[in-house]
Amino acid sequence: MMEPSQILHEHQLKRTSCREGIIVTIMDAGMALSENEIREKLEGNYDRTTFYRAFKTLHDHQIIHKIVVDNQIIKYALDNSVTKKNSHAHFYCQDCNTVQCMETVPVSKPQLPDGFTSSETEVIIKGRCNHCQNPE
Amino acid sequence: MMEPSQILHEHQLKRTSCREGIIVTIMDAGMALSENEIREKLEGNYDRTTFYRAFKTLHDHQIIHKIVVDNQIIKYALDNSVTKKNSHAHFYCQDCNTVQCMETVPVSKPQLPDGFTSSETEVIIKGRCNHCQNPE
DNA sequence: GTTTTAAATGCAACGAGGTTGCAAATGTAA
DNA sequence: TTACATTTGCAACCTCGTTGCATTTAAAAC
Repeated sequence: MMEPSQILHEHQLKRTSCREGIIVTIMDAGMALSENEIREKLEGNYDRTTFYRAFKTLHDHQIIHKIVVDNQIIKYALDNSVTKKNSHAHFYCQDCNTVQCMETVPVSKPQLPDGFTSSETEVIIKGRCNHCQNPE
Repeated sequence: MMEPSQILHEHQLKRTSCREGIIVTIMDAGMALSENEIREKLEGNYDRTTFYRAFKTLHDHQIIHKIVVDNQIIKYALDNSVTKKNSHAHFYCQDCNTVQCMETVPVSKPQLPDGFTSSETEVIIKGRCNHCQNPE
């Protein structure tokens, strides 16, 4: 995986601690995180505005990918262009509230009726993950 | 398709003009609508609160289904239990900003790694619909 | 290392979107 | 028609995200 500073440099973005912190936090987590989860894990305290702007910048440059499970549940992961992964489904666990990439569930271009063209397909699978399987 | 009043009765919900109006509006439109689109089409003017509560009630009772394209784009359609349709993908047109059901694109239960179980899968296809195909 | 400059930050203020409590109005069953 | 639980509309409130602006900072030029 690329270094955060290198990612920012390639997109001609300044290397700021907020941006780097967001990228590092997502990398370390290994799963998609919500904005609040990222803020909690970041040491430094940033203004809400700074956070939103950093998110927007990273998202606009397709460094992070927004996964909208529900309008209340929005998670961020590194974009496929950074991770070099293929297009895949995302799994949302309704028990532990986590989102993870399902690389074994590829997403292919759908067969659409005449006249329709697609640029992107999002697949969200909701259920219970392997860690939450045997509830008491 | 069932009558709105019958739908409400079956769910033991009172038949109010706001609830009936929402259901009728979605039925007539033939495609998923946003809250604002529904409000505009409804004749009577309801308080914001009433609207939100009616939505929540209908959604809780699985009469309407929420399609979250993005956190900014949320549309509502009648649930499959009302329309008797099978599970299918939804198509979002990035040009005309509409959402329609893709009944020719069925959604089947995905093959997941050991230990994972799914209860629901959402497929959102983003692209350009048949009416927006030849832009000038 | 110093200077310079465009970009990013933090703060205050604002607006949209959604929720809660409560009194008044309404649907429905007796 | 009556009675009662539910729904409605209003006011107040909170959270979330944005904007303008002065200050600070990253990084390129010297």
